Amino acid sequence: MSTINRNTIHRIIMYNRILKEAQRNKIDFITSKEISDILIKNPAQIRKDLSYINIKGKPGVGYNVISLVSKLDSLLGLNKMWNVMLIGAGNLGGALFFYHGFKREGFEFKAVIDNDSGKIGKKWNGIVISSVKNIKNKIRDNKISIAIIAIPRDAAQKIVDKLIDAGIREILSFAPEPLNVPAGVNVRYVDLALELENLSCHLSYKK
Amino acid sequence: MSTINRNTIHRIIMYNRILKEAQRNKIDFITSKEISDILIKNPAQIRKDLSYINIKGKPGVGYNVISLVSKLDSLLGLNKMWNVMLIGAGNLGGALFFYHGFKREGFEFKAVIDNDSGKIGKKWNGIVISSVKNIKNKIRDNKISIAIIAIPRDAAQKIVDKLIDAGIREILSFAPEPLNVPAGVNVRYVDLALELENLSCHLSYKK
DNA sequence: CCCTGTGAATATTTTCACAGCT
DNA sequence: AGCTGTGAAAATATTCACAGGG
Repeated sequence: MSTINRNTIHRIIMYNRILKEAQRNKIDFITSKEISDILIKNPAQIRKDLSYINIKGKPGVGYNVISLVSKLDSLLGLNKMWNVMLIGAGNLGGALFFYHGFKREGFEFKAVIDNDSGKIGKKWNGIVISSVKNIKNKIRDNKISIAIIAIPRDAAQKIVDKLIDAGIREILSFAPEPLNVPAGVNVRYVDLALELENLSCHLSYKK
Repeated sequence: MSTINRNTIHRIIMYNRILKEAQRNKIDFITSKEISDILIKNPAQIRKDLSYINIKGKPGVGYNVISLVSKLDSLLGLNKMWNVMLIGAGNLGGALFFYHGFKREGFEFKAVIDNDSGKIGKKWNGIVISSVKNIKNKIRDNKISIAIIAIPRDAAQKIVDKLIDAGIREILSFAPEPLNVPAGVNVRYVDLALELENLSCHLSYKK
């Protein structure tokens, strides 16, 4: 077992999905080759990734699907529910809030924050949209461990400071600016403009 | 000038944003060190990235901001408008459609497709939501070059086949399954569940 | 003197290839 | 025979370090 690779978690999430599909199809064992064929990867990579996290297969047979799913679920934290706070009840926030996929994976919105007085007090699926000044209470009362920032620009950093002060350590941000956070706080970014710019870059190349 | 790096485009998009900020602040020249301080990167990386695309700075001074922005805009295809088709007029599709940031960067929605008869015929900002069977015509008539797939699961691959048949080569997909596309077609994925799973993985680790 | 441009060195990630278990 | 587990090799990516230009 050597050191864990920066991209390994990303791939393990993909393996986990493939394995759940296999489980639905009542497949007992799966080989690294079968996984790699789906992902168009090198099978040695899959074996190495799994060895990083101390998972053993059966030589000549492959990996036991049920056991592997359960180990990966536990590694990825998918065997419990996580309470999520949404910051920003705009179009994007609404799309995230009402997207059904999250709850199935173990992520449940328990609080919604917005600074628009026209929205504060309204309810989404029974959850009252609250003002920014309630962040700390809401996080405590709802045992929030993940915050999603879906505010377009400007105020992101100020909100993040409040979140961190209230004990949040995991943030998913849709704001394009890099956020300043202390060590131990994990931020992931979804940058929609960046994705489109990647595409237009390709288009420009060709001309 | 050596070969271009897989991550270079991603970084160049970030440089471009920093440079535009500098331009707004009327800064004439910027050094690799100044850029790297903002991104917390190695300055040699910035110089190397820029050299990959044949950009020259002035020794002792840095890079001319205006000239650099213009070169990067042109490389990234941000100096023209691109017509975009949205597939899926649900919550997420709506959030993307009504997000103002895209048009500013040169991406304009010109067609919206959905298969829900309750939505077909309705207008969003003057654009009529059309049935899937109009995809090919809409792409031709509106000179669409980028498609955004915002349908939750299932039908993504079928739609992609139609898009490719109609000449689309650049796709941004919010559907979590890997899409099967021929060489020359560029697909980027935004996988929201994957981002959350990354966060919950961190949370699990610690326990 | 300060910063660029870039070969060379280092670090990281992926792939190969094969011994060993079932 | 077939597939795992893993050192070793190869490929990629990043950083160093310094010659040379303004």
